[in-house]
Amino acid sequence: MSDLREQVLAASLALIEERGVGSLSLREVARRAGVSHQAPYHHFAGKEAIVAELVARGFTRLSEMLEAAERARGEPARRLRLAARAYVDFALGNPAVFRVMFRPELADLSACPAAAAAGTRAYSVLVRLVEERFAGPRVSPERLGVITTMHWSMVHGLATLLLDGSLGKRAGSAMAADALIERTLDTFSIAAGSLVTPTPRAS
Amino acid sequence: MSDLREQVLAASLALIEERGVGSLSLREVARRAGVSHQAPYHHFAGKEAIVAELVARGFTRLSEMLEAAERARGEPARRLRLAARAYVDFALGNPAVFRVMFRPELADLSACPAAAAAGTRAYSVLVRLVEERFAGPRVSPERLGVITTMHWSMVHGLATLLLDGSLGKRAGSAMAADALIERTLDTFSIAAGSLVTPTPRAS
DNA sequence: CCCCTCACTTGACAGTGTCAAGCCGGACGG
DNA sequence: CCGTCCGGCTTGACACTGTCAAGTGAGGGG
Repeated sequence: MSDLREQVLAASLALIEERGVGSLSLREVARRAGVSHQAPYHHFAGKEAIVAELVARGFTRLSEMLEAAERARGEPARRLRLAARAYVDFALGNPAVFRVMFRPELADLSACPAAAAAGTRAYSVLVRLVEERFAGPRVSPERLGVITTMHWSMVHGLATLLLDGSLGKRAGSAMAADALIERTLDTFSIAAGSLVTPTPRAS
Repeated sequence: MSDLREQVLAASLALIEERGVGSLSLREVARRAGVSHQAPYHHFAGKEAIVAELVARGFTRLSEMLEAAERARGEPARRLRLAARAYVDFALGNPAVFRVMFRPELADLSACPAAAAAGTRAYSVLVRLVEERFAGPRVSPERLGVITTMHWSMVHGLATLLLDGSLGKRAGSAMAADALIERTLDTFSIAAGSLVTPTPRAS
């Protein structure tokens, strides 16, 4: 494949991770790659196409991490718990990419079918994990959807708040980040579990 | 007070709500206000100062909505539930402002003490509501903090995912947005309640 | 040998945020 | 009443951005 194409992607990624998506400059990217300011246009339609590609790769990386959790041994609850942790870890490990992945107004991912497909892939892992954990004769599919939404919201919110430092300035002051993540996910896992099993009373 | 100052704020708000924060243009704002492109600089230090002011006002509006829920009658669980709904409603009602409120890389709110104070005010409402709902002889302050984080994460995540359309494209296809919000918050309320009361087994 | 294609460069245009002056009317001290 | 100051606004300029248009030049097939 083209060498410059990968160089442009790498430079763009580095740039948005260090200065934020808003300050991504195609000309700066070209400068770092040692080419003219128009060279990137022979590999991407424009600025949005570059970040769309980064988003697509981000979603497939996230999917892989979630699928790794899915393949882990143990009970369904444990796998769901592992996936939640993987989600948060991915967000903290790739802050800028994670942010733009869920921000359609910065880069319209609907224009990039690859990105949309990768997003769907990640979501379907969550659906499977929740189903495996919560499905039963007494839970309707609709209820399963609500539980899925609840899980995604909780984990996504935790990742987002940690990323933006909102939690660090408040609850984080009294607890290390890692401990806060673990205890929050544990507590949530127990609480959600009560929806389907009779009372495992938390400590 | 200065007339132009409010005009600039109003025009900026309208602009970011219709085109996104990234496309906020001071010159366009000045154009809409009918003044020269430098006039806003006599009321704000720069672009960031304008959105910082909008963020500060957003946080106080959110605080007021949460405090209204806090003043509602009924049990603590009901008030917490109302506050959660108010949080989501605020996000959906002021999309662009909500986004920038929790995105420090777009506008450094730490430079604006008023915005930080307003944010703390909103957070303290949540702390009080969670404490009122979950405090007891068997729950340590640390655990209370974890439960607070869990609540904030869940509600914030739900609001964020709805705002970005991620949920609409997935779970939302099978359920109206309002019903999804209500059922998700209800389910979460029941699940969290199980952390402190013995088994109210959900339907 | 010619020509064509493809990766890339050069040039230009409109738009941006922001620094540096200039203008101008109204308040204020004498 | 006059001069001076000053705050609100304007005009001008600079460096920077994304993107359209045209040119360049090397490598390969007819």
